[in-house]
Amino acid sequence: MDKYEQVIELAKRRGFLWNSFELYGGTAGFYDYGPLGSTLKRRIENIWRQFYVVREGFMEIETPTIGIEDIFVASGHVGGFSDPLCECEQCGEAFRADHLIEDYVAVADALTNEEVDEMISKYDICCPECEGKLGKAKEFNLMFETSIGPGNGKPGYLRPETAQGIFIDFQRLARYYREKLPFGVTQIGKSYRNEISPRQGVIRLREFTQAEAEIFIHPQEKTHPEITAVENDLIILYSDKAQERGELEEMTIREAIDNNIIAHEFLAYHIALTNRFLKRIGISPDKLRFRQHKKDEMAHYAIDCWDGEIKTSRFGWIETVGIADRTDYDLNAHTKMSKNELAVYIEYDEPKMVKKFAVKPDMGKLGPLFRKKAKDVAEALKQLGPEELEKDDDIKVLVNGEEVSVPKDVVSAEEVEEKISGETVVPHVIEPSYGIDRIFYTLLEHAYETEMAPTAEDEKEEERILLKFKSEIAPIQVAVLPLMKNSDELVNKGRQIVSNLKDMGLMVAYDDSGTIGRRYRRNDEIGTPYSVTIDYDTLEDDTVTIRERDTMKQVRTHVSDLEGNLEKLISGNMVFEEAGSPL
RNA sequence: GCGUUGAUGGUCUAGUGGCUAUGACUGGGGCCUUCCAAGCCCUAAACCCGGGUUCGAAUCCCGGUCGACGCACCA
Repeated sequence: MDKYEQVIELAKRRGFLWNSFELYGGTAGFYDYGPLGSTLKRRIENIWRQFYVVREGFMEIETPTIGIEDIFVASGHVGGFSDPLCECEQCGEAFRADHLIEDYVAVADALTNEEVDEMISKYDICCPECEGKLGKAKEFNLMFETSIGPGNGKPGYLRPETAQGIFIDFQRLARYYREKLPFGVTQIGKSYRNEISPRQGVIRLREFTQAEAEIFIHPQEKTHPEITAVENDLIILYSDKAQERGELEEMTIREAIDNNIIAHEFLAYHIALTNRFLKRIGISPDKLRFRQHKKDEMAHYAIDCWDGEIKTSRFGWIETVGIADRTDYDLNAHTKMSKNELAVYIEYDEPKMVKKFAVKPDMGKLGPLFRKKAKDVAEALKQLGPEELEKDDDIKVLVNGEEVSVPKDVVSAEEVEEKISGETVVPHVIEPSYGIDRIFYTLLEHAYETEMAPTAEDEKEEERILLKFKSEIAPIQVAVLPLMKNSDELVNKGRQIVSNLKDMGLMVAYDDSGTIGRRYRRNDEIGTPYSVTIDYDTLEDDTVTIRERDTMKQVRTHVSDLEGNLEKLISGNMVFEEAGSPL
């Protein structure tokens, strides 16, 4: 068994991950998070909230997982998120239809399927594999389609990313943040893509969890006020240029900015933040890198994009976080589609006085003269400069393609000084987008370890499986284990300690079944960082032992100190040796 | 979607036309047991689904589902 299989086997056996719909045979691309899995996932999400919502102040919102058609027409997902496929009728191979004809037409991906079919018969294009006849082009859209309401309700789609829900709330959100840039908004939730071929367990799913932040910044101000806090962080980069050389580079955030490796400071700050987050939850630093999208793989609207990639044993480096500068693409797209201006008005520090030539048509005279056309004529006149007005003849303007002659006396003009106190700005969007399920898997894999451990018998060792979770994310934080099950005093004491620890909000497991060694191993396997054992000394002097998962070492501590010590241990504010006297 | 390949208790696995389907680990109950999967007793639990061939199918054939790998795909 390779590591992937070992990890998945453990995850299945212990209740982290299960194939969905197993009872009915299962369906590819869907996974259930079991009891320990949901808990672990929630802990990852909560630390993410700690970073982005609490620390950065990007408030979280929740929008529907179903969206109406207009949203995805505007975002480009209806048109662009699908690929026309042609299947060979002879060998059955499927090809991208637009790729087949791109040698013959300039804009292959802009054609309808019917036009693609015409092209294929016109140029007599055959299957590149076997020269067989190609079938008709079929659209394969990666969005799940549904209809809203009864009958032929209006079309809807399951969202392919959480981001659009934030963009379309832009006006409300800008108002909430009192029209000031920058501001950020987050959302954690499910997204859906009808993948052609979901593979690799939880790496490519049809329903998956995203944690996304959309940060709206001034397009001319891409510095970051807190950059000094992270500029000395070391990161492993795999830039466009480094990829050509094929080697990773380690440098500080400051160096990456100064050498123009990362497009700008704001993006660099967020790469640093992602780096910190992934390390905080327990991703091995040596299996983490940031890879820059090459020019040709970047979405056409993005300026710069970096993927946080994590190394796995079977799949190599996998993309788990994308950090992109999406520019004003999405806001513009929704502005165009909805005919609502998605922008903010930014006041200048000092109002600017601007000299301007102003044409003032006399509407009292224009009206009777041109009647219905008067308004259009006035608009046309306003566009004119001084030289056109200073001619001796009547003024000639084009109105709706028709030349109109306007007497000079209906127009006056003057040089005015105008006060401009601000401007309308369409913000640029910086987007860190996390694939939580992928992070979940890599975390399991990086935490998974086996080692030889002593047994009760002398000289004999056995393999021990453990998940070395950071105590902050371990699903079960403390196990309480009475040494003997057949002693009512030990059991009662154990139950009382459990109750106290639960009151602290800890996730506690109580286990009195089997030998103590077996119970330790059970908890090692699910990554419980600490075990509290009640023994006969406890009944004498009210002390218990705390066992540390990774070292199997124990300390003895007084019950009155137990809660405080465990809290400090779990939050990382106490080293184990200080939690009691060594055994 | 195509090709290759596989699918047996919770997990791993034996069985390749023939009695109530093998074993280990795990789980549950008990005995014993004073700190790292000990021992003993009891117990629960499986042939992916649907057709076909056959007196008889977990086993052979066909189709489907799911998994792995390769191709394609991955805004």
